[in-house]
Parts: sequence; C-alpha cells; structure tokens
Amino acid sequence: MRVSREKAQANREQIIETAARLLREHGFDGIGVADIMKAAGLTHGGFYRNFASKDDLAVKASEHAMADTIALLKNGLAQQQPQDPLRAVIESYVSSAHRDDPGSGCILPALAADAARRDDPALRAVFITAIQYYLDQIAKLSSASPGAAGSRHPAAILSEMVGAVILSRVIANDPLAESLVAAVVADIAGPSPGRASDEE
Amino acid sequence: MRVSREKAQANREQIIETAARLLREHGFDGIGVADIMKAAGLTHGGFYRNFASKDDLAVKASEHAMADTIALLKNGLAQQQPQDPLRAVIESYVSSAHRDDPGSGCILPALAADAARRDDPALRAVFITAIQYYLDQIAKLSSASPGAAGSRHPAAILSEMVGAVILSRVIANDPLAESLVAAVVADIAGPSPGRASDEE
DNA sequence: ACTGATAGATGACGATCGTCATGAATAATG
DNA sequence: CATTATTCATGACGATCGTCATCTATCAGT
Repeated sequence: MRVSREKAQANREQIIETAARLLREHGFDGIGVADIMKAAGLTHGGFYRNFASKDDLAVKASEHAMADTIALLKNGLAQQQPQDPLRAVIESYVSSAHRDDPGSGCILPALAADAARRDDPALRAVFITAIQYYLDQIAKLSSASPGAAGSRHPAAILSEMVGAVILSRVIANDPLAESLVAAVVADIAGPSPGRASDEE
Repeated sequence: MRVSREKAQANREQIIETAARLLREHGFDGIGVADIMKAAGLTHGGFYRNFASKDDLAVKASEHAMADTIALLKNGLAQQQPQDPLRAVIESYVSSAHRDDPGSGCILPALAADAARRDDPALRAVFITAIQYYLDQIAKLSSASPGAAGSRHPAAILSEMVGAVILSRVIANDPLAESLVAAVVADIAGPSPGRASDEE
C-alpha cells in the first residue's frame, strides 16, 4: 500500500500531532504505539518506518507540542496587544481552560514529571529548551509589566505557573480548583482589574 | 506457606512502604505489581489477598507517603525550632535533596500529574487532602513569618514549591537546576539571612 | 494433638506492550 | 510502459501487564 510522498509526509506529521495530544493526555506510559497510530488513522505497522522507537516519537511529539504552545502564545499576544502582556500570558496559562485541556496545553505541567523519570537526554533537552524559553520570555514580559512581577525571578514565576496548573488538575472537580487558579493569577499579575491602567 | 498474623501485618505494611517509594520513583504506570512485591521481599501471588487492585494499593501507598512526609516535616520543625519556620520548610522542600530523592519525597511533585489523569475518586481524595493540609500549614507558618510571604495566598506559595521541584527534576543535571532552586527559595522566603545558611 | 483457617508461592490466563518480518500495493523513476 | 523503491497493512514475536485459581504449609483455636 504505497502512498505519495506528500501523503507519507502528512501521515508522519499526523502521527506526531496525534501523539503530542495523546501523550500529554495520558502520559508517556499511559498510551501505546498502537493506540496512537489508530487515532492517527493508521495501523501500527508503519510506525517503525517513521520513528526509531516510541521514545523517539516522544521526543518529536514533545518538540511539536512545545512549538505549538509557543506559536499559540505569540499569536495571542500579537492579536490582543494587551497593555500588560505578562498578565495576559498568566491569565491564559493559569486558567480553567488550560487545566481542562492538557492535550493541547503546555508540556511542562503535562509531561515534565514523566520526563524527569527518564534518562533519555534527547527528551530532557526538549524540556530544558522549553524552560529556558519560558524564562527568557517571562524576563522580557515582566520587565515591561506595570505589575510588581518585575522584581521576581522568572524561575519563581514559571514554577508557580506550572505548579498551579498541575495542582488545579488534580483537584479539578473540587471548588478549591477555581480559587487556586484565581489566587495564583492575582499573586503573579496583581489584583484583578481588567484594565491595567492604574497601579497601586 | 502460612505466616503469623504479626508477620502478615508486617508484610502488608512492607508492601505499602515499598510501593510508596517505587510509585513515586517510577509513576503509577512505570512500575508493576510483580516488581513491587519482589522489592518487598515477596512474590506476586499474595498480592490480592492484601489489596483489591493495583489502584487500591496506589491509594494506600499515596496516603502512607503523605503521612510520612507530614511526620518528617513536623519532626524537623519540632527539633530545629527555627526562627523563621516558613523559610525552614521552603528550604527543605525546594532543595536539591528533595529533587534528587523523589522516592521519599512529597507526593505532589512526584505523582500529582499522574493522579490528575485518573478518575479514581479515592486517589484524587488523597491528593486533595494533601493539598488542603499544605495550604493550612502554609497559612499558619506564613502569618508567623518575618518575611514578606504573609501577604501571599498559600495556594500561590504551594504552587511555586511544587512547580519548582518538578522543574528542577527535569533539568536535574543542568546548572540551571541549582539556580532555579535558589531563586525560588529566595522568592518565597526572602533573601537568605547571611549566616546559618547551608549552601552547596 | 487435631482441625480448620489462611498467608503466600506457583503458575497461568488473556490482554497489551514495543518491536519487527513479511507482503501487497502503488508512487516514483527510467 | 516497465522496473524499482517504498509506504503502509497484516500478523506475529517475546515480554510484561493486572488478575486470579490452586495448592501448600503453617498458624490459631479447639
């Protein structure tokens, strides 16, 4: 069953895209190659022509997921042009929407704990790069932010963002989840006014 | 091969203790019943006389692990009697020692992401209780702390603690890890008070 | 001491895991 | 148009998964 090169390339990207979602939803050990391929509309047979191993797919899927998240973030900032860009990022990251949809969210709350358990250097590198990117971005945004976040180390802010999403997910159905999200947003970006014109 | 009741009880506790360590190290899906039993010095056969399922063990092991962590924390505070108890807790929680030994650390950085993926209400309840406990404890400690942490919501501090441990684990071998730990400790507890600070 | 209860070992079950060999079918190449 | 190259499907492999039936040995109660 040969297929055109464009179709084969599209299939390959479809596998990565599907894996990026399913791995974030179920964890590295929570979903199998066969299920990923089936969800991508293929059978498990052609897998090892595209990827050296499941770990190899995990690396490429994590990279893809991170690139998607970055694009989404940049796109959102470019379109909204918010007065307080750091607040906009925090409100989008520490949100019930992000909490309830890990499959299309950031890899850090979804997979960092899983990745930390593997000694795959390629996988770790993806996460290190992701963290570095966030730290750079937070440093830029928080220095240009009217809030008080500029005095905090970017690593502190990122840790709080990631921890908040993870904790809110494990208590998702509990009323505690909403208050946690609100508390963390207010903690990082300051009290809640939609307009960030005045500071205190 | 029957065994005395005391021995059977000890075996049961040994299984829970071993599972508490191995599950935190490898994740819920990263270790099997047979390996847990073997590590506990038994075979896999007697497992289902002690536990209804692997999920049941996961609940009891998580409870046990959390109780251990709480005891360790209370014990440490009682013995040290630190001037700034919140700082002492943060320095112990956000530390390279905790980062490098997930098997005997807090369940939140180790297993919260895993637990969030299951719809086992009993398991979620363990984590909700754990989070509630931490929030109460942080509220008490931070109000009695000389640092500026008293003005922050406990959920913000806990999120930052948990996120910092997770992120530091995924970048464990990178020099970034040490600076992240230091930055978060300083962010929560304020700049380190000159003397009596152990650094590595 | 005898008997019944039971903890744990042995072993196996069906399912699923990651991986790969083979084959069929067709796109790419000449 | 003929040939080659290659993509994906079929199917199977050994290993491991969670779970359970059975058996044996020994404790607990008489």
